[in-house]
Amino acid sequence: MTNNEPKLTKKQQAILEAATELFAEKGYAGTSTSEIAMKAEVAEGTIFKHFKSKKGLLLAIVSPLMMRFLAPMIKKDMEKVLDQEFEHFQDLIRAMIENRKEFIKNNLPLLRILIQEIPFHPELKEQFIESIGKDLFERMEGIVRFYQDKGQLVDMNPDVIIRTIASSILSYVVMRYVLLPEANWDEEEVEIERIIQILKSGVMQ
Amino acid sequence: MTNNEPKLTKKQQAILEAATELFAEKGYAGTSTSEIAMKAEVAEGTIFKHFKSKKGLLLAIVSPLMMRFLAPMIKKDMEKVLDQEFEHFQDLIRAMIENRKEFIKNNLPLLRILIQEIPFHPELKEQFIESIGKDLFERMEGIVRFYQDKGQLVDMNPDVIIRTIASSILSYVVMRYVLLPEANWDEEEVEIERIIQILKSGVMQ
Amino acid sequence: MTNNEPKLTKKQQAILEAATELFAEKGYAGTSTSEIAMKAEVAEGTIFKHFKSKKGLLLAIVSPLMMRFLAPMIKKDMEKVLDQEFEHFQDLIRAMIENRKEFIKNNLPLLRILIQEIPFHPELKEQFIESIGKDLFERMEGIVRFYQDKGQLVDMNPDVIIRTIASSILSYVVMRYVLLPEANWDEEEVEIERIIQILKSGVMQ
Amino acid sequence: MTNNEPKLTKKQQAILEAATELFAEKGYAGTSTSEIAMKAEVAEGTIFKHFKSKKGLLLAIVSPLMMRFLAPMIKKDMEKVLDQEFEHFQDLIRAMIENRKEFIKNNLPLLRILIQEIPFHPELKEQFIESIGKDLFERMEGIVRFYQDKGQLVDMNPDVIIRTIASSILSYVVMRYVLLPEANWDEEEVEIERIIQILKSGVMQ
DNA sequence: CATGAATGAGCTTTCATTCAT
DNA sequence: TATGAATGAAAGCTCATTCAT
Repeated sequence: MTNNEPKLTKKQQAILEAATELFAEKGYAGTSTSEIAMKAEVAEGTIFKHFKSKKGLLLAIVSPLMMRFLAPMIKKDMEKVLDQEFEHFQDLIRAMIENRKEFIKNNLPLLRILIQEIPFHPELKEQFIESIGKDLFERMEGIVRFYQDKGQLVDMNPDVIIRTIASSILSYVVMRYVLLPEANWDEEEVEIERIIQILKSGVMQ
Repeated sequence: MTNNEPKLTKKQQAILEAATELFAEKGYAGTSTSEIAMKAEVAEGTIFKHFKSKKGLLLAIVSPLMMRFLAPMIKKDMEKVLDQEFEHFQDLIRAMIENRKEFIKNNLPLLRILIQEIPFHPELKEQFIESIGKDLFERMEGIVRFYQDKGQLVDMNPDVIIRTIASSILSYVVMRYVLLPEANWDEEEVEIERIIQILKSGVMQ
Repeated sequence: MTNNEPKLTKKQQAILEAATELFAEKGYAGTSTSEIAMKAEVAEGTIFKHFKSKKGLLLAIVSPLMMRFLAPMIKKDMEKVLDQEFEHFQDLIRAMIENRKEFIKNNLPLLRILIQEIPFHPELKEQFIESIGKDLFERMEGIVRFYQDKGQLVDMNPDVIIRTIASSILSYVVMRYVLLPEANWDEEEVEIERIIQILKSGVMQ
Repeated sequence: MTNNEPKLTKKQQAILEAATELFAEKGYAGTSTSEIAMKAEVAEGTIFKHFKSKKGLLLAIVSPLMMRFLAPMIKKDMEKVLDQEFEHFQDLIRAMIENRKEFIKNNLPLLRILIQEIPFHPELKEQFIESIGKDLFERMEGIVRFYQDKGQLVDMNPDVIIRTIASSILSYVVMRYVLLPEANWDEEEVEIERIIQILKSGVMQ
């Protein structure tokens, strides 16, 4: 939302869009730069002028995602928590999901790439842990403790609670959008409530 | 368990093992046949003599997994259910996980390949749905209804309940073994109990 | 004659020339793309950048031959016939051979390729029939009837007459240039006159 | 006809037949030994046990053709000439064609191979010239001179006359059976008479 | 005699990348 | 900035041939 990426020429934009779509569909290693060039209607050389290498292009796609999606998730939402202090933890979860839902839906290919490629690119994993693990995990820990003190979360290792929540959400996203996108799913809202309901009795009191 | 794959020469075995390891580690598209040949200490031509093509090799790795892992999961475990009639649904889940745990641990690379490559190979997805969707889903539905009648499962669409259970288990497997294998995890038993606990309050009554 | 092939880079030209020579000498299947690349002093990749595949290269060599040699043979020479109305049919034949002689001698490797490869490539045969059968055959039929009416050609099915003439000329070309190029042959003019003499008493009156 | 090939096992026979068919259809270089093995329902090794190499197989196919078809053409037919002394040269031609017609029709694939592969295999060409050029040419020369003396053949260099006759017949065979086998041709007898008619006025008096 | 697993050289083709224009 | 011809390394794959059984 904040215009933190400076000037992207039309060609650059086209390359990023084409690459995002193709990486999501066929995987990083399964996509060739010439395919990307064709889809972006750009000369193959142009890709390398702007992104140095194929891997550079991957990082150019994935890094902003981490910066724009995950960092805000911390900063924006966390501030909200401290500002708002939801009465129930589940409302916090709902607010977080609600808040990011739009972004997730608009950037699904990006998320697919992130999830699919993390196992193969140590840089990605490091970058991911750097921007998530370090910051978000610590802040989340604080929040979890906060709601544990309020007696709304079970008295477990916060790590575990966070992992439980994260994998509940992630597993839904992966199943719905990566593994089985064509199965017939319920309305989004219904599914979200289901996740919350599951978590409620799983980790909340 | 039944020895339904007839004669595999030593070289063929070596190729399958090498390929499994490499596909799991670097992905299908990221692994070259020459790498596989080197690791298996075999001439590259030998791979193609036996498996026709690189994709043929992938299928030769993954297909038996589906047939040997997923089919038994239906036949063996389901029979157990009908024979044993666990008092509580959660005991069934525990028994299922327990029963397959060994297999999962012994065939982790295979599972990684399956999970990582399904999005890119329609054949795999179809084969997967064929051996899962058709059989297991239907049988599971019956079981779910059985425990719903006993009042142990909430009165929801069985589809949703199955998906919830599956994604709970899968998300644990994916997170622990595919995405973040080096994070520090609890003992397996503890994690299993956690999954069951989550499911208990999520879908059980 | 009209410059209907636009820009061919020097390398592309070199590839076509090298391939033509090698295909003529060793046959299509007996020539490797790496040989062609070496002879053309070009990277092997360059061949595929421009001609897509080895077969694409063959067609790029042979198609223009059909378009530039066989099509004109119809248009140019046929017009001449209608303009000039040779007194004797044999003068028409002589003019046709004379007219194409230069081209044949300059493009012998190409003709060798065409003759040698037609039996193995259905595409070639179709393309050949398309550019010959359709047009030339029909026009030739008209001309044959014209000279039949003039009483200079025997009263046979024009098909047969055309085939007789064509195979007389072709058999000379094949024998002299494809099958037995090193036997000691007479001067070209003498051979041409011999063909005409044979035809004269065979189909002319 | 004379049993000059000793014992051929069934497998050897099968290999020769399969190879003949495939070489004729796809050319020597375009056919793989594994294809031949499959078609002959024989292990690939068996081919090499019997024929040493792929080229050995080609020669095993083509050499007997030369020995059985071309040598008899000299010995048998020539004797007939000396025995019979046809009144007209054209009767000799007719007898020769008639005599070999059956053989040609039964061994078309073999002839296709011979014609198609001669340009690419010096051994073949040498062998061909050895069994034709040396013997047949000389004998034919005698015969031609005989009929020239009788005043039935024009007073030309016998070489030329022989070449004319040979290429007339060959061009018919090539056109009818190699290049355009699916065009609609007249009855064989009619075509033979046409060839003779053409030759009659071309080289006969 | 016959097999077919195994080979390694070489084949056609693809690919990320460079560079003169 | 943008192009696209050109590259060469390496990819997937085929092939004639060998050899233990």
